[in-house]
Amino acid sequence: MTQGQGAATKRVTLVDVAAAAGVDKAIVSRVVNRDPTLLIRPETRVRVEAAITELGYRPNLSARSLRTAKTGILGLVIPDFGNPVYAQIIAGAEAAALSSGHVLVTGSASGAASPAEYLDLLGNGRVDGLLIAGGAPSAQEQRILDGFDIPWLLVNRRDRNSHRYVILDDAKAAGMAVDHLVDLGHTEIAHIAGPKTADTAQRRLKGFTSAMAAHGLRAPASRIVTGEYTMDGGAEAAAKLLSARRRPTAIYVANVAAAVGVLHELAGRGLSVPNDVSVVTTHDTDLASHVMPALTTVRMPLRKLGATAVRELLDNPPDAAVEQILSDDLTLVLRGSTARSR
Amino acid sequence: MTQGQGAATKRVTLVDVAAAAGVDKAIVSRVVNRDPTLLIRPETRVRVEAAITELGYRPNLSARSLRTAKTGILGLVIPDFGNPVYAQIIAGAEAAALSSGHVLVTGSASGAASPAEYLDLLGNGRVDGLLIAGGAPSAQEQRILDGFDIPWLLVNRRDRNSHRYVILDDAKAAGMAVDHLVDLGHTEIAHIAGPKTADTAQRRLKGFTSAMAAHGLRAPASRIVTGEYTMDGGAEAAAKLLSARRRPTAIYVANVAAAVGVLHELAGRGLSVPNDVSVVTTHDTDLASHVMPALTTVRMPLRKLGATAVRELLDNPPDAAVEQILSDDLTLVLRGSTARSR
DNA sequence: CTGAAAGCGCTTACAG
DNA sequence: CTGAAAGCGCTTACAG
Repeated sequence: MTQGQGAATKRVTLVDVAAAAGVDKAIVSRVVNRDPTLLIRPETRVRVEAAITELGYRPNLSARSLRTAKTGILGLVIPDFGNPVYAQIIAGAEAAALSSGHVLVTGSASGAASPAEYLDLLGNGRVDGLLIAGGAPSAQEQRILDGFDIPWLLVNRRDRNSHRYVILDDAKAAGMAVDHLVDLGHTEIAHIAGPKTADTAQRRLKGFTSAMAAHGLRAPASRIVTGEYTMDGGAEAAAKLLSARRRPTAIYVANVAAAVGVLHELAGRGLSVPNDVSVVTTHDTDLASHVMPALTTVRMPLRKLGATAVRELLDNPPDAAVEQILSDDLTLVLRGSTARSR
Repeated sequence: MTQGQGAATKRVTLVDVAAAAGVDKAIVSRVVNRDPTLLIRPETRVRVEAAITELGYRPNLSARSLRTAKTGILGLVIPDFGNPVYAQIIAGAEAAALSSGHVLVTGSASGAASPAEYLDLLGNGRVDGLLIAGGAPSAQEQRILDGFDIPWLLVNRRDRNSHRYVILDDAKAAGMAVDHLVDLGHTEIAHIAGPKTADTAQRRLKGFTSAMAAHGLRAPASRIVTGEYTMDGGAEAAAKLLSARRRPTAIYVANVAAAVGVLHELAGRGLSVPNDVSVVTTHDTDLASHVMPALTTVRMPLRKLGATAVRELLDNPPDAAVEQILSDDLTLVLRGSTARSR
């Protein structure tokens, strides 16, 4: 089989098709675009369509974009492809984009000099709209966003400066985790929170403390430790937590990757999960179900988050406020990492 | 802070800048593009640059693309964002793309009716080149690729029909894993291979069998089991392998996610790793170092793979053969999942 | 039912 | 050193 990229034959244009079909290029254009107002004799349409397939005509998307000021592309910027949470958000966003006639492309700023540079590169003129997930926008990024004449939306993140975001109800998820531990008889409950810069971490922390209060339980500062949303971050935080004199009997870990690190650290200290310590976390990824012991977790509707973000981006005028908190479809998935307090 | 997307002020064009600076738009264009052949009086250049920043001029990328037949975008298609292996390939590709003046966007066919449809959507006219990772191209996809007038390249995958690919030396990696197990005194060595459709799986399998032969060891069919590149796939394959009368003392698992599933299955059967069974795998992700026990693995230069793919895509004419096998930078990472045979 | 024309915003040879 | 012109390929009102 050949590479099919041989002789650089000149690209077929509307004019070529029009000439072959013996009509004006305007007619061909309207046939290609299925213009419903087009009145055309069936036999003419047949001739045009025959010429299109005959010549293998493919519209020049740059020309179309120049004319219509639309690219048909939606962009999604994420901080890091290594985080499995984004995989599900992307999947939901891609599907929703496609069903609205767009193609969604994803990029991370990892290779760029700065996230701001990357936003600038992708956001200006290459896409019809931009979804931005994770990481807080710096002042510089904010300025760039403000300069865009395309709509954009924060995903899985709220920002005091923006009224355009779609997020999950992280506080509620944290509350469900606490409720579960309390149901199992735990009272000595600790929280490994995400970094202060992460909006999700703040909301889960808030959910944790208010659920504890609702159950009449104390949540002292010594029982709340901060760690990155990574395996190493979780392990470090667990080490800090366990060096205290009184060990908690249960931990709610804000993030699933961190929770895996916590399991690692606990095992390294000879502590058994769930016999010595129960662990519950947020998000249900492959990871959660395949570590030992498998993690009890609050599943979040991440695909739905991605899909909703695309729809809100498309359905709202660029200057409208979009403040969506998805509170449904949170489910506690029971696995081996939590047990009754003894 | 406002959304900055307020009154739809008309977009600033070259003509506007030219008028403000009192020159022709051709001059402005050549200033914007840093045309080295441009002879211009310093004072004129200053005037033009002042007008550019004053008016906030941003070139219309669609118009530029129409004129130059270049978009400045490179595409990467992957089967699935959930696989951490791709995260590293993407990171390498993004960095290389950026340093060559392109922006790389990534998409998966997950939301599309078919991979073919997706290729068509992304590949034709929206990008200057396309990288395709994972999954074998169907006949239909192959036809679409052949119809492209942009260059494309397979990444981490070889195909009998294509002479354009960049891959890692998977056979060598498998050999290194076997060598390690033999060094530890193992002779009863099994292999959990990837699916037959995966080119990497075939090359690792070949590397496994030839390394075994080189050591004078038998590798009977009963000791080679196929499983998907997922945690579940690994667990299932391990179950099959362990139901045989004679248990192997060591297993080389083709894929890191599958290896995690293997650990899970072994633990479920009360077998200790590495005391009862040693496990070694391919790829070094976060996962490998944080499961219990941490996995001994052969680290592959995935970032380099992504970066090399971008450079080969850009540096070669679209119809040239590109057949690169990266054999360097494979390293055995020793962790707790392998031990001397007893 | 179909054709002719304008124009989207840019780059690039060419003229002076 | 700078300007005028052509043209990339398309869509969309408008004329007939």
